[in-house]
Amino acid sequence: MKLGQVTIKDIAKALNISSSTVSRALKDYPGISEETKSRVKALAKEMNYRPNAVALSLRKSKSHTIGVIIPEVVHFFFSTVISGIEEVAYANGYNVILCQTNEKVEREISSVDTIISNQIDGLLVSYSKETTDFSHFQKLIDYDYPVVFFDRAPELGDVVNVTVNDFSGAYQAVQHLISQGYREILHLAGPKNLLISKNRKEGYQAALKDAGLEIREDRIIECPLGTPEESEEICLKLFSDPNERPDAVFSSNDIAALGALKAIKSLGLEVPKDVGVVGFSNWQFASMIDPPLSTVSQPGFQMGEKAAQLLLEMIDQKEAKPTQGKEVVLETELIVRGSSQRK
Amino acid sequence: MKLGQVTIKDIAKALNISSSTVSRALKDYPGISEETKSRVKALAKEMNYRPNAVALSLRKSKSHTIGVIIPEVVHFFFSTVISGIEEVAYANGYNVILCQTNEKVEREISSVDTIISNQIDGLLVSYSKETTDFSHFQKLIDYDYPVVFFDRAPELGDVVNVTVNDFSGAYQAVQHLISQGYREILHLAGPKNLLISKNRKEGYQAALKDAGLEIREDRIIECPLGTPEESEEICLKLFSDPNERPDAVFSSNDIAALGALKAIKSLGLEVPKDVGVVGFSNWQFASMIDPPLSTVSQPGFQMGEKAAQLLLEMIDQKEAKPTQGKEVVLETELIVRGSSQRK
DNA sequence: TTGTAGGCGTTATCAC
DNA sequence: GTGATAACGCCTACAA
Repeated sequence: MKLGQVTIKDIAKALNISSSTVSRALKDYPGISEETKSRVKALAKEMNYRPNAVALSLRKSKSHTIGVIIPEVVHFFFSTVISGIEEVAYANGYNVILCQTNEKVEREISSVDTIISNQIDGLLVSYSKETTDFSHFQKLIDYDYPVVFFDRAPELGDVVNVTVNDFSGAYQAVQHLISQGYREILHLAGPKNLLISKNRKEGYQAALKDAGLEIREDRIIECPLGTPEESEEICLKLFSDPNERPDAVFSSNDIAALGALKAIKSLGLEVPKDVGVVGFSNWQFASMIDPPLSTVSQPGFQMGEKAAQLLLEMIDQKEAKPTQGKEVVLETELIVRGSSQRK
Repeated sequence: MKLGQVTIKDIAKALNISSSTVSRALKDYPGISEETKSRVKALAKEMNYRPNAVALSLRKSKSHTIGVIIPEVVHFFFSTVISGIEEVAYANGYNVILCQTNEKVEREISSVDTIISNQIDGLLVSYSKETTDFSHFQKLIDYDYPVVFFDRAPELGDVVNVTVNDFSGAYQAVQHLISQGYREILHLAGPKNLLISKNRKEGYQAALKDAGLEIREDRIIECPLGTPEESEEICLKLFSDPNERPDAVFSSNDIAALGALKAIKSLGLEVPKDVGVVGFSNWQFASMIDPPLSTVSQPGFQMGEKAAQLLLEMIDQKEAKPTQGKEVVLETELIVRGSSQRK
């Protein structure tokens, strides 16, 4: 005997009734005598009956499964998002099928094929860095197939997406530094070609401007690599001249902030007394280093939850009125820790 | 018109032939004229035909999908494993369905149900901390359903599993501490019901024994939670008495090691001068804290790959001779950093 | 070389 | 109240 092989037919045969009666009894359909109902249910339980989800999918063209296309699982932020997706899916009786693209368009395209073939009910996407042509997604959207983009949102019309407010996250971080009395704030910026870098830089500039502080171009340094070594080197130079020294660092990511912290400490400066530091992303290590790093937390879990919720809504409403062109922007949270708390 | 709705029937109708002919033509079955074959293929391409994987699953009772049951996605090690699994699955045309248990048995059990209902071809499992009763897995194994355990392997007979050599990893770590001159080595152990905890503890004990050092039961403290706070508190107590103080810590995981580090530093002791610390897992933060944490690195990606390969083999051989009782043990790598390098 | 007729497990529709 | 039948999309004996 094999696993999960008990079917409605088996129950029907054993009870000498038709399979339709069994089906109805199990589903509490009206018009079935209480007696039959309870006999069927009892036997089903005894035989350890499990409905065959595949047959159901075929019958109803609905698989109760959602797909997730993601660049890399091994990425703290993304795995947090997956976790949020998983929670919502589980709570609603949906399964999650995972497709990792490793930042390759080619795999993205083949994943979309898989999604279609398997009658997956909807799709959550964070597209790859390589992706510039979105036709494989556009095709889905054109057919009103439920798709929600998260984190990386394409510039397509009528697309549902969930992103983070990088501008305001940066703004708050810098505002906080100013409130702590820091005035000469250095910005370690991310790669120029990423939209998030641009938004964070603009948030930084806006906060300075609104506080009536000068915006100096030589206080914005790009860190293309984002390694601690890179920013450590940069900061060693910048902080060694006592006259022209910044008194704070706002970094576009925690890793670069870490390098800055090292450099500052090695120059004999105290954090947060002499120099304040704030990072971005709230990596796990942020709370663990000395001093604990203040940072802007991106709500990855929440992003996953929200994206999944939206998707499930779209799936439910599919026939009715498709949710379209909806953009959800999640707010970041400034987490103040020892590296910037002066008072 | 809806998505992926083109079926074999549609093609058959358009070409005025029977659907079985279409089916055979698409699969290059013998006994189909070249002409029909090419006409069918051309139209299939033009109509963007995609075989319905659900119908195939039902027909063949094979879904080309494997399930992964994992405690937490947001865990550097586990996400690395998933990544390895994904790679192998993708390379072999399999999909991956993900079930996160959040360390709850209850969710584990319901995940197994999902797996069965959905005709998933095989299962990769790392069970939850709560799991002490394995009957939900045993049931599967009894029916020759392909299951491979990874990282956390149950003590059941005839089970296929892929683990890390926790014993030797721990042994090497402690041996290293001893070689650095540490003598009074504290062990922060993991949850008792996990085999990995047991093996690491035994590795610790063996290393002490082989070096002719005393094994003291009061130098082995269980940290069931594994949070930094928990181990910090424990270490604050243990290291405050100068006479009875350990001079090193071997922790069953990096997080607990971190708490130990905090406690030690806050007591004014220097690492690695006064106290040496070695963790386990090589979390990302390990290299970033001060001092950088020595640790035992686990080959997560490789573990995922190996586990997936074994599972696919079992699926293929299912009818023939089931792979059974196979144990693959991967070696760890000791990474020596500042927290234990005294010389 | 092609068509016909089941059947995978389930449920909706009709009939009795 | 219950049963027979068809259908979801595909494959595969068996017929022709």
